[in-house]
Amino acid sequence: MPYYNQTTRTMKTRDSNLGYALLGQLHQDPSSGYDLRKIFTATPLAHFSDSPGAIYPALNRLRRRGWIEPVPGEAPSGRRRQVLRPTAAGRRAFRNWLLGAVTREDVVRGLDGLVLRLAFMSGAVRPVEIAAFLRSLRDAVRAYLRELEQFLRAEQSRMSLTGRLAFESGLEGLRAQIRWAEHALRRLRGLGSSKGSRP
Amino acid sequence: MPYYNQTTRTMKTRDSNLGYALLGQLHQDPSSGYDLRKIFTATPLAHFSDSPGAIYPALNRLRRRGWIEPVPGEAPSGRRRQVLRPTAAGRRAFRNWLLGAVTREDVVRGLDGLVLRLAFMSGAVRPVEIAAFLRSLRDAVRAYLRELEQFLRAEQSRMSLTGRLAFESGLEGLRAQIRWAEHALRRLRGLGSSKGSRP
DNA sequence: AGGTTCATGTAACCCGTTACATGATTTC
DNA sequence: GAAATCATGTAACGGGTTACATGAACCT
Repeated sequence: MPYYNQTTRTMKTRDSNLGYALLGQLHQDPSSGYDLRKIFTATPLAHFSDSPGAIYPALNRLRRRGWIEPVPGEAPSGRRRQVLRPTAAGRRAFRNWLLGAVTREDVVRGLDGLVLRLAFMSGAVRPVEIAAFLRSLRDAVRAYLRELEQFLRAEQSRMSLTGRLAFESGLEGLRAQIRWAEHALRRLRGLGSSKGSRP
Repeated sequence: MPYYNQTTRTMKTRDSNLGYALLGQLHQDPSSGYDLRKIFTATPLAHFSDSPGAIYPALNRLRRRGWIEPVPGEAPSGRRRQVLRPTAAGRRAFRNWLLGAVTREDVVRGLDGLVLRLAFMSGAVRPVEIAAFLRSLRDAVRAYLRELEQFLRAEQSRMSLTGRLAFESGLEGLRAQIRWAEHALRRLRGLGSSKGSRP
């Protein structure tokens, strides 16, 4: 029975958004776990959890992967705090995460991960790449939206009133994201580029 | 050392949306795990996972809690499939979930759970309760939106361009949900109620 | 000296993911 | 009677939650 329809696939175990959020934050400003926690509780990054039981383990995972390291120098003096910063490998991994293709799955499971990526792009990737990302984000959302609209047309009659309302909530959310992406692209274009096409 | 600071508390471990999605679906139409899986893959319910590794364990948890049971009668005949349906306790638990208060946390962590609740309300709770739910959903979103706008005003200058853009994506999403909730309320009002106030 | 805040963790639990297993029943 | 499909599961893993634990530094 040597027939393998069973895909031999590589346990692709999607890393968590929290991990990348931490890594990105350290990118912008090396700090201790405690500092990060404060930042996460005080900002909308709280969306990705702010409990020590999530943050410290996540930091240790990043360290075990060699993506972050304690900055030496200020080792065991004064308080016990450990300032962390990304390693070269960490910076590479982060960049790869930022530049990865936008998949349908990313959209179906919620745009949070994608928006998080965008948030950290300034300074880490070139404006051209940011624009490309926004365009493919917009296109992926559009494609999914069209899928859903088609589904709605087909099933509408079998759906309850609140079922339809809930569905429309999703549609409106996606439409808002498309408009936002267009707007963001205009803002990007209005910048830096000396290629302005105004007469 | 007989001191129990160890809070004897009820591990409030928020039940998963997937569980309630399954329970709600069984509410509308008793079916087997296999059927549910097909439904979940074929509809936007896929948002809450459609893998057998999630669905079957979730169903077993529901059964262990006594919230669902196999419908007798069609026991071990033909295929091995087991049709499941909610028990009385399951119906009670489901109603409680539908009618629970809308918290800030529900909004911060994403509106999915709330929208899922709405989707299952038709037929299970009275229109008045649906309207009340929509109003408190809208109000909770408004409150959180105001928080975020305030945060933006305070921090804007310290944020990067893409940071700001990402932030605005969130704001626009929330604004869209508020508009949608208003629209949904109007739709509800335009219905059934003999109390129509048209002259 | 005693309480507060700093700072980092851990244990138990629940839940989803990927990948694979296993039989039974149609269908050709 | 072989292949596809039906139908239900399991094992290993990653990772988040709640609730505590612990010790050191600082303040008064």
